[in-house]
Amino acid sequence: MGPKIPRPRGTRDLLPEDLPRVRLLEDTARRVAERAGFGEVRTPLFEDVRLFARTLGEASDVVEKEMFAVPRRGEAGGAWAFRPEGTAGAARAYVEAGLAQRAPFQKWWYCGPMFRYERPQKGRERQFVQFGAEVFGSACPEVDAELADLVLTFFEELGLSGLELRVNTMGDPHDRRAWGDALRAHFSGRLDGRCSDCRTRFERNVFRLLDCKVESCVDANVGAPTLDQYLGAEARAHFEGFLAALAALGREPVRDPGIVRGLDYYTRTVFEVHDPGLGARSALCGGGRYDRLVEELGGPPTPASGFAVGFTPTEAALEARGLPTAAVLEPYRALQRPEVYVVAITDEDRSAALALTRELRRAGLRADLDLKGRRPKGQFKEASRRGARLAATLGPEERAAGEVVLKDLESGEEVRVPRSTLLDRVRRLLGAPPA
RNA sequence: GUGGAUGUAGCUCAGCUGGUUAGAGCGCCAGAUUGUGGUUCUGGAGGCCGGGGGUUCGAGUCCCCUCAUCCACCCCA
Repeated sequence: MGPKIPRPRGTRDLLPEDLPRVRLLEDTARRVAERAGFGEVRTPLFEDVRLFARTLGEASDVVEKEMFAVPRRGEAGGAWAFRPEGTAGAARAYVEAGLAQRAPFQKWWYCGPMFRYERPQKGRERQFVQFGAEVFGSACPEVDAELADLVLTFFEELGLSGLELRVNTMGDPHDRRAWGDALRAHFSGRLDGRCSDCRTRFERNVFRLLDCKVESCVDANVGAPTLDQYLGAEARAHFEGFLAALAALGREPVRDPGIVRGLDYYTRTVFEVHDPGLGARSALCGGGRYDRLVEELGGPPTPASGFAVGFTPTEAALEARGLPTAAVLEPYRALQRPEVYVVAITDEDRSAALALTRELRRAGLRADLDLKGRRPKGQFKEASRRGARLAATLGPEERAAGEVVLKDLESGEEVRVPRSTLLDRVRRLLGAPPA
């Protein structure tokens, strides 16, 4: 044996036994999104690193340290990066396809792996799956409400209750700038009592001072200017429209001024969905409006809005509630069980058993057989363990007579049937309509 | 990047203050008279005790280093 090669840090292998749970999440996402008129998009798992550098900020930690980058070959230089999120790629594809000119209004959804090079911990992996949706081409606040409602519906259909929708507005760029200036003016003479992180944040991103968790800093934030004081009339009306639309949908959001996205391209609406039961890392979903992103990526000015759900925290929230239930997973598990298990009595029957198995499969049934040379007893044992409904036995006598012995593995009843009527008989025993 | 905890069979774990050939349960494989499963019984395979170094007559057990995992911080698209 050669030395073992470990799996990459922060990743996991999803084995057949894990897949029912994963597929439930994926199918729920697909169902909810397609029902609401969203079309699926699949963009590359890697992009030019500049795409993310431009959308997330050149000098940010994110780009410098947390991106999976791969040097590009050739003289062009530069690097590829595994996508850390889905929005940038979707917006890039939107621009590249020229949709802003030929069909500007688009509703998209996606679900797939994302990557970030960070030290793994609870609810945080280097490769993880996100479900997201983006709407391009409309500035209406109803879009934001539809998106928030969509993601809440996704959670509800998984059985998650008691989740909290937290909303806020970032205002328009002009409002943000005015507020940022006011914050810098406010804090410039008051950095003495702050933690070292806050002093760095003051230079890089003043807004981050507001959600510092150090106790003395929290106290020092009292009396700082609020965005509300600088919010323009249009942004204010937009936020009110968002809240009104949510109310019409029966949603009761919590106003949370603490949601302050550091990225420049966010505008107006921001929201998060939290599971209060999860403690510190309670965010399951983040979303908001990014009216400047498409333009930033070389397209015409195009309003846009979206959200992304992390499957990892969603799974944690489900697990905390004992979900999903066995009943919900049953349809997925059933797909992993053969309907018919074919048993060969002697070695001379094995090739005929293989042919019979294929015949059943071609008829659309899940059929399997022993490929380990087990004796009949072992084959029946395997049939039970695999959860097969029926066993189809083929021995010298049956072959000579052109028959098969069908056994219902639950009741133990056996019937001898001619090959010609086998399929109908199997379907009847399985409770399916005869073809 | 910083700190803490943990690494013994495929999985969950025992191994008392260092002492002979390292154990259990589950799982896996096989048998219980030769063409019939789920239960039971019996047997079997499977461990360089994460890796390296040190202390000792002797190390799974003590010390150091290293790697990995988990947790927290940082950061969060």
